[in-house]
Amino acid sequence: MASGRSHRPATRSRGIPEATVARLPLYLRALTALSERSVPTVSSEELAAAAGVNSAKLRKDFSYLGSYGTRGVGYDVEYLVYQISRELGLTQDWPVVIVGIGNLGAALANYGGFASRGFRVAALIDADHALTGRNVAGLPVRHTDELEDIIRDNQVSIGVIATPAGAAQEVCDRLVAAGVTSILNFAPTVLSVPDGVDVRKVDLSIELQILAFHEQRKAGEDLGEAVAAASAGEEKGGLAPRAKTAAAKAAAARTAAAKAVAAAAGKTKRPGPDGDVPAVMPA
Amino acid sequence: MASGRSHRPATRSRGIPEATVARLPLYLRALTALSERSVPTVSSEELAAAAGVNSAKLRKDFSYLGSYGTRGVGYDVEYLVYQISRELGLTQDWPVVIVGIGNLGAALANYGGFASRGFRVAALIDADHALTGRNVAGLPVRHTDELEDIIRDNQVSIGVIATPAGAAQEVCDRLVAAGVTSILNFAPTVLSVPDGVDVRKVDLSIELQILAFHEQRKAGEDLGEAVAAASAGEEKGGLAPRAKTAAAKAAAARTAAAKAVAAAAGKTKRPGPDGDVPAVMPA
DNA sequence: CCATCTTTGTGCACACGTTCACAAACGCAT
DNA sequence: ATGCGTTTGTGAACGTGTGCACAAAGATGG
Repeated sequence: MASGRSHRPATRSRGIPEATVARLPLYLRALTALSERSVPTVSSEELAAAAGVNSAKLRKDFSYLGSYGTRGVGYDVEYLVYQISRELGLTQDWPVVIVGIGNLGAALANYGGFASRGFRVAALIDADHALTGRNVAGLPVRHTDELEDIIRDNQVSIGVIATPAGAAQEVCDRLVAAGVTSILNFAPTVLSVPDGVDVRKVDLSIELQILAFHEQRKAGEDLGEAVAAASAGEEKGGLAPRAKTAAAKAAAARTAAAKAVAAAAGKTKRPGPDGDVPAVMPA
Repeated sequence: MASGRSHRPATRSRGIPEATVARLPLYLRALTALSERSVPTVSSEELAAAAGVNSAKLRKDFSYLGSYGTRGVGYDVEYLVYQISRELGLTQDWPVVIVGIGNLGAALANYGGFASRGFRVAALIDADHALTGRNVAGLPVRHTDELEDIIRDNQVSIGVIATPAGAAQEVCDRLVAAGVTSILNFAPTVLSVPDGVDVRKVDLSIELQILAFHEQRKAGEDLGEAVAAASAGEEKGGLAPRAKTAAAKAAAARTAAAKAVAAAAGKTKRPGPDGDVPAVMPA
């Protein structure tokens, strides 16, 4: 999940809940599809089904925008498309820059969904001189040296970071210094930004790990609680033997256990005895 | 943001809160970095800073896993890495398939973060015969016809969908039918799946739209509330004139207004006098 | 104009998530 | 041993999000 850091602690006066904002694009997509089929009106039930949410939730969401429905009939599709677009700020053009034109950056540049809703790729930027000038998705890749000029000339306020993790913070700092106030970060790093700058993160690895967690849980259920019970001894091992004796020993034991486990599981690649590296990271 | 649909309404008995699960990968990454620098222990304050979260939140998160810290000292890095890895199910290998080897699919296949933590790309699948057999990221692309066989032979339980929106649901159905129970969906569609199957969605367009919302809000604040007030007349226009008269007229008027605006704004470049669009951003 | 049917908008209760604040637990020095 | 400084683990208060259930508002037909 990409977690947005809301730059303002409390919700604003006429503020729309963050959860609602996150769903508006979903509604908008469903409504656009209806609009293309020339469907004039839609009920909350139908639209909710199309967007994959609860109908009550949808109605409450819309109630934050105003009373845009007609009881007994539903919502006017065209009007709602306009209202949501306006609320999301999509009635204007947002120039964005993509920094880091590797595999992912190129994919993003080619992604049609970008251009489709008020977002215009103003420039592609990369630090590799070998890439400079090459065409990607119809745009020439420009060098990082030009970053500040590009931001200012195009009045870019949204930046997409698709660089390796190591370069992300520096790129971020430069973007912010040049005037960017919203960042979509694909690099697996926590970016630190000044107040007033929004960062949203998209992390493929994290999404997979969350899926793995649920997957494991499902597998555990299928096998019954036996598995969990079997590993419980080791699992909570540090807990039971701690009664009055030195907890330091327990802690030491835990560390030793971890080392042992790591070493045992560490043979994915690793030839040497580097038991310190957790077994989960082969590369 | 990728929103996970929890396949179970209530949290399980010893269930770990979903919000906590979503943060565990974050902690794990920070801990791994510390581990590589051979840092033996870390305090909740330090680790929280590295992960970009509140220290109290971090401690509460860890408390769901058990009492793994030592008061007055902090957490043993190695042990914590192991515990979180185990909790997330990363101590085992998860074979995944990527379906749809376009720009994005290829980027995902090449993405190092995939392979790095217990996830192994078992196969790349695409419906285009022209791609079949070609090497991407060291793996041969295989045809969709083989999908079911691949899933069964490799015991794949996690699938990544990077196809165009139109093909996503069909691919999803086939994956699920073949035994996949967790899906990471990059296609801009709402997937419907049977109970017991987890879907997480990553939608670049939605992330941008959320950023645009906040960006617009920031711009509006800078210009003062004058802009909001100016457009308020039209904004809530359907509300004020409605007193006792037919609301149908108001609805009709709204529709007409929307149509007019849509028509005026329909040309994406909009040279004319578009006074309807809130002027919160000087483009 | 009235009755009936449909659908919105929302008050309310509950679940979930976050943050504060502090006692208990630990290492360490004396 | 004892006391002191540090850090965890968690109870409790608070804020946010969700879903039910229903009254109000409109459409429709007679």
